[in-house]
Amino acid sequence: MIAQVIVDVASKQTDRIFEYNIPSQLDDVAIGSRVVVPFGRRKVQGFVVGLSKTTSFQGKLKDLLLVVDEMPPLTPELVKLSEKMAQDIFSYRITILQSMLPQVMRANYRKILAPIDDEAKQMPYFQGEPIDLNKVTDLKEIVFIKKLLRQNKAKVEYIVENKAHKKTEAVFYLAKEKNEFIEIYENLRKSAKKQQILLLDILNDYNAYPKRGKQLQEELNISSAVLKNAIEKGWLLKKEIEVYRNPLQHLKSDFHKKITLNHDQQSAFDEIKSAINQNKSKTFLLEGITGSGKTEVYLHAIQETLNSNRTALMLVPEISLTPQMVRQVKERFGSSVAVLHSALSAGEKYDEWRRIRRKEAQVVVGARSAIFAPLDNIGLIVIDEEHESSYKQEDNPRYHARDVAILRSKFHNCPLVLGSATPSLASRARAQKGLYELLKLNERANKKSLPEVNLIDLKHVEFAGGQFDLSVELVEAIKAKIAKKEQVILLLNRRGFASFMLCRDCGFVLKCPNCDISLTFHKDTQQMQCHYCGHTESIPRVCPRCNSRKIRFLGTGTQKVQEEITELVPQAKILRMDVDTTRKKGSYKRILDSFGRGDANILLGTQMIAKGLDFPNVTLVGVINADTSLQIPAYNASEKTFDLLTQVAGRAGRADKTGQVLIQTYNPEHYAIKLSQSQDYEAFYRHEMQVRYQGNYPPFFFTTLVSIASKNEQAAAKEAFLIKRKLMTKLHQPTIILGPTPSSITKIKNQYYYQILVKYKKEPHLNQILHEIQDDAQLAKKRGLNVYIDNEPEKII
DNA sequence: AGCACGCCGACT
DNA sequence: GTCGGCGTGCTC
Repeated sequence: MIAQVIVDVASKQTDRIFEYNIPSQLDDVAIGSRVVVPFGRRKVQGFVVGLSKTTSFQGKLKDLLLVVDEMPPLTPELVKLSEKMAQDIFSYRITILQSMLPQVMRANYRKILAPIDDEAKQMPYFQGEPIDLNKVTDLKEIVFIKKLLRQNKAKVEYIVENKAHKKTEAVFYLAKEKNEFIEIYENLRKSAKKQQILLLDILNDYNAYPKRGKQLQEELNISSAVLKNAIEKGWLLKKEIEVYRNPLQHLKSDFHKKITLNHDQQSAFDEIKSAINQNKSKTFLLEGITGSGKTEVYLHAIQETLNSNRTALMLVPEISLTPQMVRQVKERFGSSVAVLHSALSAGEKYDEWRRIRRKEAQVVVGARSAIFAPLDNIGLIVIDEEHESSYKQEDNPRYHARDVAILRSKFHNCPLVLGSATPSLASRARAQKGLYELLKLNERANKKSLPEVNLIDLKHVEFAGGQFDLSVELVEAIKAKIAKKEQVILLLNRRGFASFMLCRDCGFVLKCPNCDISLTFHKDTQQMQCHYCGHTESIPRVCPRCNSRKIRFLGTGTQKVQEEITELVPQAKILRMDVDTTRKKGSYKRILDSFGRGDANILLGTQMIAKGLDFPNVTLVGVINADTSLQIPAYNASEKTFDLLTQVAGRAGRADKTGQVLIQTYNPEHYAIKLSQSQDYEAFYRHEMQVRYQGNYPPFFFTTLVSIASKNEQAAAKEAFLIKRKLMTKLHQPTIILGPTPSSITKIKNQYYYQILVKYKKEPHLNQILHEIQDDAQLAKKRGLNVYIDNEPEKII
């Protein structure tokens, strides 16, 4: 038999099948197996993607060297999925395959120098660790090694190392009968206290053995030496058994805690249920305001799936994958749940993954990459907060979990449920066209009433303190809540990283005349520039609308606001949460726990505080600056602003008290802000669709972004124009090609970026042209040029 | 991607 | 003559 292998060499020329002979002793090779193969002079890891009896290869096939795992890590479905994905995202097949598996399954390659004959083995040079040839830098040593190689005293060996280590634990078995132990115990020296303790445990708890070494040491308070001694005396036998590093396995399931669904939830669930039971590949869009109980619908649907003996996959944004959220699912489904997220160590991830692969887990909850969970027989896929941009991977392979979910749902003939309070325009539009089935939850499942949202117009307001960040109204509200011992969440919207020009008198924001997108301030060139079409103009000295001189370039930090509040409300205890304070592992949880305990009155943070947190004592949510995310130079700025404000507003209030939300803005009349006040998603959707239609933006157009990066700005620009020319000659109306324009962050890691955005409705040849551009890029790479192609980008820098 | 082969200029 | 620079081409 012949194995078709994708080798672990990510390059254009090796992005195809290489065939290998399967030697008779490796009869367990299957599609999806991870193997080690000879490749040229080297050995590399690879994945078997097909088996055949014949080959069209002219030369002599080499043999597979090794099958790495006892069970193929990839299912045939995932192998097939990788092939489909490779067709429409611009990544190598091997890169896609690798990203389907836990990090630890990536191979480590080493090149070592090994002695050949006995004489060489005796040389002092070869005593100790083998010499890693990639680490030899000393010139004299290189000369010496070359001499050894020439004299045939040593050879270069290529080693493929497997990083994945299974954790084992010592378990102790009893090696003698009970009456023998009684005898031993009676004849024991009086001074051997610790041995007495051990023997007593053996006699009293005889049937509980074998016991784990760790458990014995802890419970009996004995050292490992005592156990070692017991083995030497022939009392115990030690065995290493494989264990999972599973931090939450002890949580018990509680099936009785069933919650009854309200009318809306029930009818949504009924629709999903019938699709589950009819094995229908169908996508639902579950649209429900905060507190409408989407999670409960998911959990019911998962239960239904398990009842019909199928498995379920649920994706949640990384940021909402909190311990509370995980507990909620674990309590419901117990040990059949596996969790995959970034807070786990590499080893823990590997263990959870293996539990899934071995069918020990039937429910998988995880962030983006969990979409590749090796589940068999999937009966339901759920994507919660489907509008979240984090479902799109920002580097290779640039896949969108939603697209992968659709492919998997088709393969398994199972429903896909996309849930959100504020669906992405693309998904909502598809539901409108009938491609997805729209399910709405209008009632609030918890008795919380909708919070009262008020806008504070910063153009006509008195500021507290010397800065222009906090209005008197907001500060007074904060003081009132603190006096009542209630808590406050303050959101600092920092999405708008690049600064834009704003008039403090009339709220005017300088925009591009062609694109209806705000211009970005470039300090280096002292110009205002549009990141879509490349339009530039000089920095205005007075406001173009009202001639005021009060022009500001926006950008406020959490630290600055914290200082201000401390000054204005000295009695406030503030917890700050942003990238700076959450960099360390576990600090995110620590801050939230602390706030939950009531250690502080105010939680001040960036977007990360807007998601799914539920603190019953929070009765005021303040948004310090609603505008910054509105003005970022992206076509979906309004959508992101509306999402953020709607989400954060949902954090306020509790069952017995109406929450209060105060949004500070310079643009109270802007529809994204005005409509977030009434939390009216549908109205926002209708308005935004018109804006997108007029601007030729998604979902009316598809988009693809081509980025060109180089250390040499001229070279990047030149290549970008060449690529644009190529696109222009082959694409036709109504396709729009924008750019090339330099990116807003002109230099990233010493590379200059230029971007071309292709907007199209139907371009059957585009995929092929882009693949050609990608092939050409292989050559350009030698000149220090990097070309990246991103289908449906979420972020345009 | 790596690694070898091959062809050219600069040296013990 | 040989060493090492990098351009070219191949890996089942």
